[in-house]
Amino acid sequence: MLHQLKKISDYLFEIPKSYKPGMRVPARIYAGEDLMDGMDSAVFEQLSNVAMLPGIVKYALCMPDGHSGYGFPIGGVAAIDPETGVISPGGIGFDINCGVRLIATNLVFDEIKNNVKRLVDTMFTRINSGVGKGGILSLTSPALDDAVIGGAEWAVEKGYGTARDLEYIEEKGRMKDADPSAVSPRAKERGRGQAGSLGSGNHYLEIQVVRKENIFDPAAAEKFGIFRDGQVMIMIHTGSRGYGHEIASEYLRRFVTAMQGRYHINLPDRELACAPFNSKDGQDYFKAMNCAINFAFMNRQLIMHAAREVFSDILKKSPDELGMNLVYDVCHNTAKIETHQIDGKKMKLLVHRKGATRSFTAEMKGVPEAYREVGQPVLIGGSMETGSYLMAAAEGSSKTFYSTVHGSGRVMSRSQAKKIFRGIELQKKMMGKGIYVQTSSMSGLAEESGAAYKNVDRVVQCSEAAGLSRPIAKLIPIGNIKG
DNA sequence: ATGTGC
Repeated sequence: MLHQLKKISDYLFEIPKSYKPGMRVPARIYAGEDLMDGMDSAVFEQLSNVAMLPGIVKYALCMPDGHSGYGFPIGGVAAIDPETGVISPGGIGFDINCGVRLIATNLVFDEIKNNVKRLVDTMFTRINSGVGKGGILSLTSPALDDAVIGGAEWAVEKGYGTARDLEYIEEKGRMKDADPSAVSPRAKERGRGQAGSLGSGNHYLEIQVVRKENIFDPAAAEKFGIFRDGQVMIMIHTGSRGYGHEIASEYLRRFVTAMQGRYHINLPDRELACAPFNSKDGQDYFKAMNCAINFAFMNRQLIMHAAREVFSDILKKSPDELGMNLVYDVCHNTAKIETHQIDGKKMKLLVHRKGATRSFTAEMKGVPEAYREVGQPVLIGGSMETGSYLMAAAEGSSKTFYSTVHGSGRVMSRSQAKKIFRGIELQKKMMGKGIYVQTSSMSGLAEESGAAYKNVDRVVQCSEAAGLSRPIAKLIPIGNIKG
């Protein structure tokens, strides 16, 4: 561990401003000592560089699942004054609005145990996965523009889902500042065939089971729609596909030159490329990024609809019998304008969350009415071997601009994991554990081995101990379509 | 994460 690190409490460490010249604020990492020890030293270097961004307020933050990423750590949170500060694509990530949605069925494990293979195989044929694969819809470029203006709302208007769904999506599935005039023809060309597709890497669609012993707060779980032992859940983890990736790549290139040439911003890492939020560059990226956020909301909505159809076809049950209500849909990679209390004063901030989940507490605007007593659901995608968590926001997140963890966090690079593990063997091993996996890429499967990730239970414990979010239920996989 | 490279 970095020797300049100051231990503030058992679950909070600080890199002082004096660590490097140019830091405007200290950097803070929320984690237990064991997770701190396991963190790549690049996390501390990256986070102290983030602390140099113009306009950054209070602290550059890292969540307990942090690991090094492009410019910013994954698990990084940076709140920036939009009047004086910048927007940085590296603080959002290449997969803009990579996120997770969770669906609660009325079914229990025993009712589907003989059909898991059929359900997975049928969803695997209906929902494309893999690099460069097309989606459920193929849109014309103008139709794509409509889709990214409307987000999940557009999908529901087209018949993919219900008005109820929208109430249970962060921002109701639609960012208002999306403007496709800031999106290049190339990004549109890449995106228009990918509406309703999983993608690759750690993206997946998973069938999960909640066991009674894994429900940690039964009253809160019931509010979220989990009320019986063995209840079957569906989790969807995907983002904005080639559309968001193209937007991120293009603006990163544009910002690298604009940052030095036009804005004279000097930072030690070009991966922190940024532009003033109040500039044409900054505003163009913000408009395009919001289009990508909406693309991902729309994408997850289409995939959920397909999953509902497959369950209905295979199990011969009506939507009412199936339930399949949306618990919630969260973003893991965004920058959003939010109002926060800073030293007793209300302040509008551009909150960058990269591999971090919004964690709005019970009383805050934006939490669905039905969850008013519990707070915002926080969805933690674990590895496909070890399971995932449904959490709820906790009061301590007022210290992190209302942010918390998003997943396990890798401990092993993809290339390293591919060397050590074999996809076909992993598939067999998982079958032995009662998890049926379909994949379009065996080498991709190997990269997602549970051993390549941090212990999700420990990540959840640390975020609870740090007061950021608290566990409601653990979700155990029984079937998985890995992108 | 990604039509898996500048």
